[in-house]
Amino acid sequence: MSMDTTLDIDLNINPKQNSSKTPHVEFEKDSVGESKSTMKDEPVHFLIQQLNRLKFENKKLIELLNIIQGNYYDLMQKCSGDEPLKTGKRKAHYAENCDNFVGKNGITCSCFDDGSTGTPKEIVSNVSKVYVRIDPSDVSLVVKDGYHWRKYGQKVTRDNPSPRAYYKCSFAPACPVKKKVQKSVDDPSLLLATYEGKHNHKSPSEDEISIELSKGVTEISSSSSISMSMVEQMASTLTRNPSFIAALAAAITGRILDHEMEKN
DNA sequence: CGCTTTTGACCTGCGC
DNA sequence: GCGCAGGTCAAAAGCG
Repeated sequence: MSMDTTLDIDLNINPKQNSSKTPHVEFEKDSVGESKSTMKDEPVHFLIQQLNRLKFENKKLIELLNIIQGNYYDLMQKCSGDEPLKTGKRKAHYAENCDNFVGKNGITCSCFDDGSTGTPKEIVSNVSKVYVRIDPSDVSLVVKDGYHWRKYGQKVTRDNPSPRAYYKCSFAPACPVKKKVQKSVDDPSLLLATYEGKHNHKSPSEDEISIELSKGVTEISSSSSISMSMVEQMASTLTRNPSFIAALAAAITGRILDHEMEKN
C-alpha cells in the first residue's frame, strides 16, 4: 500500500500546521485573555495585522491563479491544432486531449466543461486535472487533497502501462465527486489526478479552519470593528473554490520542489 | 469491528 | 450484433 516516499499534496489548510509563519487565531485567544488586565488594544492591532497579511496572501494567490490561467490558455492555444484522437474505440476523454500540461511549479491543473467540446470554460467547473510530481518508483497512486476518498476500482488502460485508480469521496454520504489517479504515460514521476463533480459538503480541513476562525473572531468581536462575517466569507470563498485549492497545491508543491532543488 | 483496499466479474458505450 | 475498452460493483482480504 502507500509508501513513505510518496510526495503527496496535503491540502490541509488547518492553520495549526503553519504556526511558524502564520500565527494562528487560537494564539490570539490567549492574547485576548491576557489583555483584559494589561493591554486592551493589543489583540485588535494584532488582528488588523493578521487581516492585512491575509489580504496580502490573498492577493498573491490571485496573482498565482492568473499566472496559472495564463499558462493554461497558452497551452490550450498550442494544443488546439493537434489531432483529436489517435486510436481506440471510445472517444478520447475531453480532458485527455490536453495531457501533459505541466507548469513551472511541476504541477498544474486544468478545468474543463461538461465534455462536449473540450474547450475551457469558467474556472469553476465539473472536471479538473491536477499533476503531482512523485517518486517514479512510487506505486501508491495517492494524492492527498483534504478530502476523504474510498478506492473502488483499479484498471490497467490500453494507452498506459501503469494502472488507473478510481476513488469516490467518502467524507459525506451521497457526495457525487469521483477522482481518477494515474501516472503520466510520458513521465512516470508525474501523477495525474482527474476530479469529476463538485463536493456537496465542506472539506474536513475547511470545517476546522471555519471553527477556529469563528472562535477567535467571536472572542474579540465586542471590542473590534473587524467583521466576523467578512473573515468567514473570505475563508469560505477561498476554500470552497476547487481552482484555489488546486492552485494552492501547485504553489505549495512548487515551493517544496524549489526548496529541494536549492538544497541539492 | 468497522473501514479501506484488492481484484475478478459485470455493465455500458462506441466503432466496425 | 459483436468485440473491445473504460468504468463500476461487490465479495473477500487486510489493517488499525
